[in-house]
Amino acid sequence: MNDLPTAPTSRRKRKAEARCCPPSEVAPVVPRDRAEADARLAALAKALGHPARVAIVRLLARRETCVCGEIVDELPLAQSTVSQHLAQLKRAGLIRGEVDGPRVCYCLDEGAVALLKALVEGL
Amino acid sequence: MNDLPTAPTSRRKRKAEARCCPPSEVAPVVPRDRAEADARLAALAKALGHPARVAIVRLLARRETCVCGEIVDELPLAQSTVSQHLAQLKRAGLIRGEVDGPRVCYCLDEGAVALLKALVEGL
DNA sequence: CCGAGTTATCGTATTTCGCCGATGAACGAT
DNA sequence: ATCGTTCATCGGCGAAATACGATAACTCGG
Repeated sequence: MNDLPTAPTSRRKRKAEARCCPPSEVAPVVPRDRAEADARLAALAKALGHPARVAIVRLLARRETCVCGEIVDELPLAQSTVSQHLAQLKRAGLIRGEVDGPRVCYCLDEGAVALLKALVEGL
Repeated sequence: MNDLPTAPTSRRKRKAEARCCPPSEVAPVVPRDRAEADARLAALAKALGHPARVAIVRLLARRETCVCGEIVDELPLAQSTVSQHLAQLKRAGLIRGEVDGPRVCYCLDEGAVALLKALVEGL
């Protein structure tokens, strides 16, 4: 039971603080087609249509560095639930995930966020 | 089959073009509380999370004012379905409806739209 | 008052969402 | 090779969303 042999404190250290997702500075390509623009905005809005997902996006936006599954620690939800929220955000293109060893590093897709802002602004 | 020799175009002769909704210039009060802001943005985004509702909002933004019947004509959906989408938008505060005789005049709530834009911009 | 026209609501079927615990897959370290 | 950590996926459940037709409610003109 109590075996912990002087656990090295560097256990929790991760060096992936540097970067996970390249800039990806893509211009917000607003679709010309009306119906397509509606569908795009609807998909992005739907992805944000849950407080937990808004919180995730805010969390990723606040930290410069992309956090991994520490998101689970910040939300009062089970790990599997958070994972599904992340999958939904990823499906909508709002975030991207990069495998970094055993973890996955998530970060905002700035292009998608810019597109969302442009579409909302154009209402 | 072909029928209706008389013009089917004379079915609409409204004159309630005036306007229905007063300005409603409300400042976009962004909630200070983090969780509340998340919930507010999520609710607004959820209301926009369907192409038909985006189309409705765009339609109302383009025209000064609209009536439910015209919206039904623009969308490939049944009247009851459109009415439910309108109810959802109204519940989220994005639009307002004012009874004008036998019809209902819907219009955007500029305050809510401004709040949405502010919340999205603040991502 | 009674039709005609317009919108809201009801009832219902199908699909999707949101949540969880449990299990599986991938990786680093031992 | 095995273990521990991390994350995704599966199965299941209840709730909500989406769609439609049918029907009620409401207002105006005759």
